Amino acid sequence: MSDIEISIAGGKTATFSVGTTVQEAIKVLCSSKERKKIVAVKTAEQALDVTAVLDHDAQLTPVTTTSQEGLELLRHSAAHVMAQAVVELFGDDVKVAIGPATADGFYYDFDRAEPFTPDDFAAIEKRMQEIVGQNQPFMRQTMARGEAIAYFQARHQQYKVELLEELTDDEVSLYGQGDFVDLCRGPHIPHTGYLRAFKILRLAGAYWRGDEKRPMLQRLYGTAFFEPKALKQYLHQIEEAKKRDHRKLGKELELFTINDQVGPGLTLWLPKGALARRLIEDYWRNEHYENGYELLYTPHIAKRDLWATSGHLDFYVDDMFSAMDVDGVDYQLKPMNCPFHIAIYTSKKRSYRDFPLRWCELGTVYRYERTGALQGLMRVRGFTQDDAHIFVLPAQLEEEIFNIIDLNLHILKTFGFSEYDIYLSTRPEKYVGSDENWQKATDALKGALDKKGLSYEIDPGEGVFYGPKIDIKIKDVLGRSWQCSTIQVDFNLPERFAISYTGEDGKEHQPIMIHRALMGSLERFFGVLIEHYAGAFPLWMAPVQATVLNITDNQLAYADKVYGQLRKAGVRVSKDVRNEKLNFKIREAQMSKIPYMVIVGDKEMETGQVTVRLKNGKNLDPMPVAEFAELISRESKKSQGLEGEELEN
RNA sequence: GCUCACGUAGCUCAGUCGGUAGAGCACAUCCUUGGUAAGGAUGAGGUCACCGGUUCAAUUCCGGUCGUGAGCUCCA
Repeated sequence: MSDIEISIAGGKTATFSVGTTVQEAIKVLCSSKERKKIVAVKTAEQALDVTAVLDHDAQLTPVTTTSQEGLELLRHSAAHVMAQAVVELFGDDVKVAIGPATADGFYYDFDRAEPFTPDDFAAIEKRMQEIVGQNQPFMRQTMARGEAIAYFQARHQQYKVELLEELTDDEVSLYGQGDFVDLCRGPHIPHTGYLRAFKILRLAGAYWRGDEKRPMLQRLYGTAFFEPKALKQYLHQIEEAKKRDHRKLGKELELFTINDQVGPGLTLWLPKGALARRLIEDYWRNEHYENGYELLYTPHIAKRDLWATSGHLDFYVDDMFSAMDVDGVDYQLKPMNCPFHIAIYTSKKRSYRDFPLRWCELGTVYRYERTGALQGLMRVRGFTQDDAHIFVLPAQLEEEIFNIIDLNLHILKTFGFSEYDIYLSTRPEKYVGSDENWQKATDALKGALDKKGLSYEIDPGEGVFYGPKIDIKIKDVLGRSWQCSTIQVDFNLPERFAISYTGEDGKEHQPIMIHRALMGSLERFFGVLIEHYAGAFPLWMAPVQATVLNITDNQLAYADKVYGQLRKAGVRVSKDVRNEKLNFKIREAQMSKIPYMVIVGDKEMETGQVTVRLKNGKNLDPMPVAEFAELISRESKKSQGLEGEELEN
């Protein structure tokens, strides 16, 4: 019998005979403490179960219970255990489909005539617990593909048969624990006992293979961890996220509402939300002005023919509301602002000297979304884009994209977002324009990202029909990512509308157009901001910066005077002069997340001052009203990331 | 659009095994004038989402529609 050399990454090497299992090898190569944490290993070629047999020299990299990979493996195994429990409980009429690990858990899709109910969750969890308690080993076996097809056919598992029929491997692997056998590449945890902390979270429909023409399956979602403490923490985080839900806070803080009578996916901005939005817009306009942009306004509808010329009727019609008849002519609610900006471009003759032309608009667009896709402010049917179209000469393309990225990141930073994932999306299946232009545009986007030193991922085929794009997904304080910013190069619209400029040579040339949105949609961005700040907006965009609270009716007139002075001084101030105790008013102000409370009692009235209570419960020394107004103005600037440290609040 | 769940006062939710409903908060009036996270009393508020069906009787059971939530799909 020949010998093989097995080593552990960063550790010992030893000689074994062929046929040694991973388990046996790591017994020699690792301490018992290390060994306990190993759920699988990786070699240069593949990942292996601990029961795998070694037949040639290899270096083993352990997959441990403390690694992300180990966790994924556990969750994948958890999916198998859940499927096992479901089959054991509900019998053979359950058809199992697929059950992978996801970013924060796992799911398994089942086909069963009866719907699962939340009551079933407890029963399934209980059965899973029993399986876990039995430390059932995950047994791997391989068989010829044909044999596996016959195996699953005999058990009426047509989804497995379908998967197998599409595979090209001659040999496939099956994993079994107890009587439950599943087609699986593996590897898995050594035995079910590793599954110490799991929970079934929810039930949802999911099409077989994501295709709405195929059967709708029942998808059970769950999550699993190696340590019960980690599961508890995860569930706690879900609770925390719920508290930040913009739909809940939007209602509580009176920021926005969506009304059935008006229609789903249509946002009504309440006074406080509208004020916050105006502050955001003002900031946005100022930044754009400073960066060489000009502001446009365009209508909400246009003749349908415009959308034929632009190509939207060919490529975007499913997302558009149907046409409306105006005196026998079809008009169309706009899903995008670009054709209007083109129309503005053509309003006069353009010279190469004019470029780049940077035009921005807070343009409200309407897109048909399926009812099931709507969600709070995150996905709506009418929304305002912080849109811009920049017309450049070909030679200016890359530099202008660089400028856009610069402005983009700067603005995001002011809103408290400095972490993001960047994606470069390339040509999709349905597209317009020449391959050469697509390549040029993609190269320009890449070049700008590289020059800015940003790392990004390529998202193949995810570009828009008219050009490639950069998407910037921001990460909020809970680490969730949100798609907001997008920068898209477009050779197509200039061509379709045959726009041109006169070049240095006196001849007509075609400009390149860049579409871009930074916040994406004001609605969505506002929703993200609400969740990011948990409703406690930074001072510069807080709709109410301070509220005046009197202690007794004795200071009614003084409270009014202070309120008037602050308003005049540009402070966004409210007052609460109701006949209530101070405690009560403070509680309300606190729950409304108002940053500053201005307290006026007899003492303040006598000295013409105010006592300022911070949101964090601390008081500032009494100060004159004018001084407080200055403090607000100063702190407000600081909250935008300008000049120095903010007051702790 | 599809699957499952849900829809009761402005909000958060009880309740009705079929006999047209209740709490807390918010709102109004009154008492209380109280210095840093809920003082008290009284009152007003509901076609129980909408439309049909079954029934002597429907908010409750059944069907449809609309809306919401979790997903699938899609995406700013």
